[in-house]
Amino acid sequence: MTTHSGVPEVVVDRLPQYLRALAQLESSGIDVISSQQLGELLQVTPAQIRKDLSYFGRFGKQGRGYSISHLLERLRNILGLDQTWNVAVVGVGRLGRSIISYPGFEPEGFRVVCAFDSAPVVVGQVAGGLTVYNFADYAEIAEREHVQIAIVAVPANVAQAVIDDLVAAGVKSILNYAPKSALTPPDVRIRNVDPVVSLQSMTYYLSAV
Amino acid sequence: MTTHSGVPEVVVDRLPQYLRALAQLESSGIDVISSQQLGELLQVTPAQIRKDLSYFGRFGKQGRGYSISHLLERLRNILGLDQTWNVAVVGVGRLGRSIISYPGFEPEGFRVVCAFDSAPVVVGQVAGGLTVYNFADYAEIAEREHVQIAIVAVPANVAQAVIDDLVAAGVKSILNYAPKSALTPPDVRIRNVDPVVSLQSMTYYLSAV
DNA sequence: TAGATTGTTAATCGATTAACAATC
DNA sequence: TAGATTGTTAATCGATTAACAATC
Repeated sequence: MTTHSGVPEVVVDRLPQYLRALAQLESSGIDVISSQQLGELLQVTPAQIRKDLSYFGRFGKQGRGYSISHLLERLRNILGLDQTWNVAVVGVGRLGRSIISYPGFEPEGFRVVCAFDSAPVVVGQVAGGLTVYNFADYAEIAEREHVQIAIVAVPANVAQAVIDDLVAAGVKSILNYAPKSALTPPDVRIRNVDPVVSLQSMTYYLSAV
Repeated sequence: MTTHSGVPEVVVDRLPQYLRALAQLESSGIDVISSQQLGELLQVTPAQIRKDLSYFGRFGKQGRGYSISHLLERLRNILGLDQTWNVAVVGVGRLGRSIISYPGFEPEGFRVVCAFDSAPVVVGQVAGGLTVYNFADYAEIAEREHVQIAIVAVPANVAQAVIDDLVAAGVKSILNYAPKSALTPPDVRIRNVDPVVSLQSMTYYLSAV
């Protein structure tokens, strides 16, 4: 549909923040907000908000601001959040099980529809209501289940191999919980979720004094 | 000790990546690496690696590259990772329990030493070997236990209030798992760990086609 | 010494912000 | 209409990269 070539990634990454703040404002009964007010709430400049939104269209009214419900609808549409996304979890250890059972995905339109592991003792088990499949069968099952996003929760030492397999199976979006930043081709999106890395840069500032 | 004013935050945030890659190289028996080689591994330019490191000193040898063990030691020292950090987990629900039991913190020098909740049914319980304290007593107990970092795992609707209390108690580093970006004073470091936000920007690229 | 690679400066690139005409 | 705020351009700021003298 739209070509996304023109929009900086840093702008796309801010849209979910706007979305979340607007959703909260809507639920507290507010109808309209200016870039000034939203900027105060999110601690960014009003100019940045207006510029970011201008990559996608003209959603405001001069002299008035933005209709929250209208802007929410447009942002959801832009981000592709007006549909449900099917997610596969790869790696059903302690962390994988937490992810499968995490209640925060479903309300936002991300549905964990299948789980994979390579260990024979784990394959066939039931975790969070899902039967665990053999990762060797990933491509076939993921296609059948219309999986669009893979969440990787395997040990660091096999992360790259697993991610290579996922890429080979055609996966274009990966959320990586493994403590290892993996290499992927440019058309594959990978985001790392790693609490230790976040802590490791904060300690820099703690050590300062 | 050092004043950190001159170093861009984006540089500090890359150091843990270098650290991780170097640690892996060391464990595979490699002694020396050039910025060129490390850049290929991490998919960044060699110039960026050299420039980043130059903010902190001169760690390489012309014509040769960087001694991995020496660079590791220096990076650990710069980031404050040559000591153990005591961590408190606030919010002992499903997610908080996962965090307390997560085995990835301890080997990296982050020790979860206490846990807090506000619900009377949870206070006094044992979770992952830790007795859950009343969050009302945070300041006193955190001081006694020498806590330097707080991990927040409470529902979105109380996240800001909890974080305000932590800031009032003198916490300077917060890892926030709540699905809500909270406001903090400039001297308080907060990092958000939110898988849903990561997914919500990836779907933008999936929707493209 | 010859070859390689650093550390650093200067050039480039891209993102943020300020300013303001357009307009609700 | 008068006041407010957008959308957008131009200016500023900061980060990345290229280039190369210094030197191991």
